[in-house]
Amino acid sequence: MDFRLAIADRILENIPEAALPAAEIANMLEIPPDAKLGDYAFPCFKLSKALRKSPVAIADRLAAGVSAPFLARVESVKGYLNFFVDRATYAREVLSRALSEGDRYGSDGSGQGRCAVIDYSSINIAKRFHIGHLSTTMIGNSLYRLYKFFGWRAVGVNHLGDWGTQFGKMIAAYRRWGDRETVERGGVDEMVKLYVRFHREAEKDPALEDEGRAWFKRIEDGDPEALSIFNWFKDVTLKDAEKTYELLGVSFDSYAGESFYNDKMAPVVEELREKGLLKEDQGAKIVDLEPYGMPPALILRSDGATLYLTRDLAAAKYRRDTYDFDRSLYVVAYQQDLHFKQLFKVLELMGYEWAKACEHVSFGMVSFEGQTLSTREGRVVYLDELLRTAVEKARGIIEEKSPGLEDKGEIARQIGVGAVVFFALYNNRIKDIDFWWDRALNFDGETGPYVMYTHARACSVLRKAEDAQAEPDYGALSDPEAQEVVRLIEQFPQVLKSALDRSEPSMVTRFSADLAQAFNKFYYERRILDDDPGARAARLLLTRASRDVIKQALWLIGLSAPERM
RNA sequence: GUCCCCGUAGCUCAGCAGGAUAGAGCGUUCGCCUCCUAAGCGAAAGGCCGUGAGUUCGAAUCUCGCCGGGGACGCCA
Repeated sequence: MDFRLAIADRILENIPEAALPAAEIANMLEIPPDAKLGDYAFPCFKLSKALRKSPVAIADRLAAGVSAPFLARVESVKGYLNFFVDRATYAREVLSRALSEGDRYGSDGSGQGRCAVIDYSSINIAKRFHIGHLSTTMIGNSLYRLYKFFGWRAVGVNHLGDWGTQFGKMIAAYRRWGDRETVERGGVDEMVKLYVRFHREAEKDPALEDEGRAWFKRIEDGDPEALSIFNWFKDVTLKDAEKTYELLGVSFDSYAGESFYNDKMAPVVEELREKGLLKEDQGAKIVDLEPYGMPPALILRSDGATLYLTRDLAAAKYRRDTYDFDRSLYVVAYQQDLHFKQLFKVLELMGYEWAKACEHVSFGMVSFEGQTLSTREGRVVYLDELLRTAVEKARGIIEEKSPGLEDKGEIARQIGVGAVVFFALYNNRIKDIDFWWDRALNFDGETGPYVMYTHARACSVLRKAEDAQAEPDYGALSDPEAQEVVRLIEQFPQVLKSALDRSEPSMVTRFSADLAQAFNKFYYERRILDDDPGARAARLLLTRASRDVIKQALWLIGLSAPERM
């Protein structure tokens, strides 16, 4: 039963002259700021003008006329019509729906037959994974899961940063000072060392730079030796990254990165030329975006080389041709707002209808204790270090609080990683994140461990309950604490829909914390394993639904919830 | 210089297709484990929602100006 629509019907029965579809009235309904005011409210101001009546008069008239079995009462208050849904009915309806839909509860399946390509994480070869990569990786991962949950075919793309002169330098450095075994063993760390050494030595010996350039040229020309080393660097980097991705529960369907598009740019440039979009300016080839209030889009350098935008045009086209997407997302920091605006505009000018399906999911920058990240100055926190520290902390707390727990290592892993990921997805993505160890490693209050703890608590109660055969007495869920939990469970589908529409995983994170908080209050105030069989059965249903929804919400932001902790 | 984003409690932030007394966590102070996991629950304290106008029955929410912070503005990605 859809309470909003049912209420809208009752409103329309009493003011047919409003002549509006029920769905529209349903949309006007609000949730009062305080549960004491009611479960739903209809602000009569909205109809005041059309009906030429005062809001108070409309509310009064409706209050006198509206009634329904599922409504406990209806009140007119200062122009608002407040609806109090019969508590037992409300609980029964919401819980029946949530429990019968099971692990599909929250999804409307609206993505069936549609495809979303999501570009996220997009790491650089031969660089270490640090906290600056957490946002794109986890926001992208969450969107990937959300899209799949709504029935979309989702394609996760790790657009590798695997092109540029720095790789020529790396090869030069490797050939001079490196050896295969050390790099195999040390992974990315060793490659970074080689790179750093290259720059140090190049200051004394400028000839090194030429050597680096020469090696890059050999990569470009497809020289077997250069390519073999280059591809090996990629393998080593990905093998390293894979460990972190596995810990984070992140996966991809494609690793087609920058180098993949090397042979796909010339046709795009040709197409731009044919469509009359390419202009020569100061020796370079550009697409003029002046009429759209943007700086020109640089397609070719004056020396004929391609640029970032050229590559992204080729990638956009390739993704469209390959996946036939209905939506294409780029989870990239806001520094590149202009770049993506230009990219989408050029695609539009090329006549691609699907340019509208492209979206830049931008997010804020990460700083470290008030300063910008700097690998060189050591102002950086590597992801594996952060995750390891978090897991160790979780392990310590487990040893202290639940020394008898089985599988402590795995549970510590879930909690530690969960704390970090939850922290990364807690705020609106546009907010900058200033990283402080104690904040990221906080396990109290609205944190990942808190929500997980609530989940474990609910699991614990359900384990202790014998399968109650009694008929649930939904009246036992009439108290404010239980009602608040029911209300949140009812809102879950809407929250997910908004999170998807706005590409905003933090809405799910917040929701999980809200539900956990409501459940904890309920847990504290009401005895779930009550002596009364009817009350006990009803509270157990509420507990099960809460546990399931919390678990689902956490899953959607990339976390797994332990059953004991 | 131009354009974009942000500005809500000591700190970190929710709320922003306008609605009823502005919420949460952290931190501070004080309570609660003979009862389902105290990684919990409760209470106190803490706000002219940057600022000035405008639109509206109604503005933290929309528009414009100003101030403060961040970012981007052709041959890097």
